[in-house]
Amino acid sequence: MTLYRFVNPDEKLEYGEEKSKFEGTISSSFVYNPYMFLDLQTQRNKLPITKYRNEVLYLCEKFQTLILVGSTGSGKSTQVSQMLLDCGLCKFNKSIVITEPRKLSAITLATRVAEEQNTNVGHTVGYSVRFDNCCQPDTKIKYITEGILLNEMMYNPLLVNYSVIILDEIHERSLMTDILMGLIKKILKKRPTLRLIILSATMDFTQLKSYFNLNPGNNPDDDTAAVLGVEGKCYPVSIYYLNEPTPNYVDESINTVLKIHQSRKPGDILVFLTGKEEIMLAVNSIDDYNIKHTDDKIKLLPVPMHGMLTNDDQLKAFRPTPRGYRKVVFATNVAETSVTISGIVHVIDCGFVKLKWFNYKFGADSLITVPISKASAIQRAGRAGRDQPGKVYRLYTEEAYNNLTNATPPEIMRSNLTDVVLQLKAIYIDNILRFPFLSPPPAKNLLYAMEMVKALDAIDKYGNLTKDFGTIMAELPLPARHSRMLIKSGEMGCSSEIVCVLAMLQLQEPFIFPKFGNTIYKAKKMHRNFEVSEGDILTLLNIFNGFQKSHNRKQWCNRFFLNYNELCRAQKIRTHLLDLMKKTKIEIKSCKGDTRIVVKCIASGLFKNAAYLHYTGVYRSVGIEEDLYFHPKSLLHYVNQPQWVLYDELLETTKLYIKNMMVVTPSLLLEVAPHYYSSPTL
DNA sequence: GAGCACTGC
Repeated sequence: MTLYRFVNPDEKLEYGEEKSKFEGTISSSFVYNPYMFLDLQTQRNKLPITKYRNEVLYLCEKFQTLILVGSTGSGKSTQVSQMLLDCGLCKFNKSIVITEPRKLSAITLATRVAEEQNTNVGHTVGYSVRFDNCCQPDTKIKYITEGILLNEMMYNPLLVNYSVIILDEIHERSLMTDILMGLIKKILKKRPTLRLIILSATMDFTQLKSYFNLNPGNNPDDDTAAVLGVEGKCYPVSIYYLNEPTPNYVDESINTVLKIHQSRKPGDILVFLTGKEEIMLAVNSIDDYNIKHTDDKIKLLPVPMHGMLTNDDQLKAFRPTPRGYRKVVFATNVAETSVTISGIVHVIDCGFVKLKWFNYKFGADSLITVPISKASAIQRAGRAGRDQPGKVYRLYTEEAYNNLTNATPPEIMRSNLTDVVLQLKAIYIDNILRFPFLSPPPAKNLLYAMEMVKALDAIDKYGNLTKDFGTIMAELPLPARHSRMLIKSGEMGCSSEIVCVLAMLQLQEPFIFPKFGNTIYKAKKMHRNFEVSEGDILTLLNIFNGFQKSHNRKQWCNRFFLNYNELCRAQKIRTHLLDLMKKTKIEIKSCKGDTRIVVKCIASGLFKNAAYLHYTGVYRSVGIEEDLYFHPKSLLHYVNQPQWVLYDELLETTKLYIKNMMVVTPSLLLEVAPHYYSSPTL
């Protein structure tokens, strides 16, 4: 927040450099702060939460769990921890921990709170996220990501070093939050002195209260949970609906942008669409409009905003709108939770969102476009009222709004739970079907996960974590099939290679695919330099090795149309994994170019994901009566189709797509997974 | 022929 306070407007800013330390994740340190120019104490006094100091402290004293409901801008994430610290709740060498769903929130909040406490971050106030631990043994307030707390529980199941746990952004209902809530509920029963504070924007708090209320009887005096509402800082937002439903929300959103523009109402516009494709379409339409309307006094400045943009491109949406322009940001759901763009007066909401939904039948994630929930619609509308009264144009009818569900189903209900089961087992949760989930996931998803964990040898036939093997699998920050691969690679003597493969498989998109002109073909040609007959996964290894050997890595990436930021991330992940391998005693050894060993090792992790070429010309998975296709981004798309492949992932969009595959033979499958395959099935 | 958003000592 403080980064750009004293920058001269004429200075050319190197946005890209400044952000690179946050490793390419989407990031906004531009959280809106209307009191930026006042001194810190005055700023703090103006926050709505400050008025509730006595209530917060009283309720914390009296109740074990406090649910604090308040919309954005109330100051709860920064102030509550400090109130508790100031009144001495950190006695006996215990500290306060606050979990955040995103790394950047943890870092910026800790930096801010340290500033308010008049210290540097890393002393009294610190943060801890993957790759970046900025805490000391005497740190009293720790802002950490949710995964870190879960990890701490594996070594310290009762979290005895904390006197207060604060869970932030509970309304987002991330997979991790839901697991943490279940685990902390168990801890609360065993540690009556522990305090839990739940911070949430709009959400059904009666459900939360009864979930955390450990009162065994009916007497309200014995309640252990309380709710406190705090108002936020938000300007009124007028809502407009369509009279008739629209057949095409992308076109409708562009029409609405132009209507706002032609009516000459001032203010920037934020448009919510569902994906990259739609966003590019919309940006192009506005560009076309600009070409035809060069005489407009104020010009439209279309800006895309989605997760696949490079750092520099992401930051364009945050730059102040130049004089003579009206900024129109076309965004996915990133703009609903992860980033805040100031200066937005008009919000256009298409009413849909793309969600990942786990399908236990195929063991695949499906990406589906569904209507948003009322909570999302309200959240999106709120983006218009951050610094002045705003307007939201909903591209659906009022009746359609009334028919929306109250909230999006929490992530835990629609996720592959394999890793969750593994982690819960590692925290000594024996009966996972009886775990106190706030929203219990479908039983079939849980059974799928348990079957998977069993097939990977992480649990024995009694459902206990296998000694060493399963325990190490749970400790590694990788999907279970990848953890298995890494452990096996130690035994097979190819871990130096596998650790690179795994680092690459964690990336979202190592390739750059240009959209226009002859660069499309040039990129394809350059990518084919890395192609090998064994398939995508070894191609990734080739790329990683090339990247490491290259002298000027950035230049090298540009030449081969590869994503520099992503490859740097792969390198960080590799270093991190090598560290963990030393700790967990996985031998680090190279097979010195013997591809057969690498292939065999990969197969020992992915054996469950086998597909064969059906006589119809498409692929069929063993056990799934469904056509599978190579993902269009697969480099082996145009060469001869192999008879048998293993794949890392299955993704359902318009079809069931195989992502990252490797050519295998049935005999190899029998060799690496005799417990899973028998010759007749192959 | 095409992928929402995050995260892991």
